[in-house]
Amino acid sequence: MPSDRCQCRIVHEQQVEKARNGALPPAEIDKLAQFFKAFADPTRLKILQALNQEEMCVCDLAAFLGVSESAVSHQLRLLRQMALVANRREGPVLYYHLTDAHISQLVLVALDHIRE
Amino acid sequence: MPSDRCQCRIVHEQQVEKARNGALPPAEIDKLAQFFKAFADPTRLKILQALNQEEMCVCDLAAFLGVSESAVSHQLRLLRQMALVANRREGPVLYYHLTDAHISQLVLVALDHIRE
DNA sequence: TTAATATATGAGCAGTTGCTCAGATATTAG
DNA sequence: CTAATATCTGAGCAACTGCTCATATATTAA
Repeated sequence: MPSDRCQCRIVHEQQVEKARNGALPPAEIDKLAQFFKAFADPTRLKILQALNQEEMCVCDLAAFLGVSESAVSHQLRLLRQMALVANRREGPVLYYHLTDAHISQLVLVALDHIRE
Repeated sequence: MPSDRCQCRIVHEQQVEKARNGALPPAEIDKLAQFFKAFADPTRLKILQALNQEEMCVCDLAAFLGVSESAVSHQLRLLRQMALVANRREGPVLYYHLTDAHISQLVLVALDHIRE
């Protein structure tokens, strides 16, 4: 047990207690962090923002982003596993689209923030 | 130049063009990704959520989170550099608080999402 | 001043991430 | 069937991240 966690250094027990009571369950915290991670990379963010306008295939996204199709495909797999995007097959082409309106909402709130 | 970016594979030029027109400036994309990164780690997320309820000192946060004060201090430095938190000194104790209402708003939207 | 408390900071390290490259799979055309 | 197109996938690697540990700084009390 680390010495810097001994009880004598808990200065405000009431505040710690209040934080504990208001805390989200660990499982939800982890899900939230995972969710935010999807938006925490420029490439994924551009993908999500592009798909927010209209569906696109891997090829289009690669051209738009200026990265390899393999890189796009890897990121799309992540986003698929998080159920943030889904695809629709038309012959050999897979068209990707967003699955949830919260996605654009989240970007809008964040934009409000960074624009002050 | 990678072979998988040759022009012949841009299937839908109109869609790529539309994505380009609707795209956010690169600087804004990077800022957004950086902003979301703050929320993309369970420890930081717990800190932000705790501070959303009331101000707390490093010591309290360490006790609440069950991690070392050093770890908390490092994360608080990041959040300070991003201007998401600020502190108020009272003697030797630094009380940290959130600087922006967008923070709790963002968490609420994300919660809506993960709870379906 | 010295000692104690509260926090900050730099170095270092294990784990994670985002890419590239090579190859696999899926669909369609011939 | 084979060839071509579109996408997926695993391995591997450099860069980044979040922690620990030791040490430094800041404030207060004696």
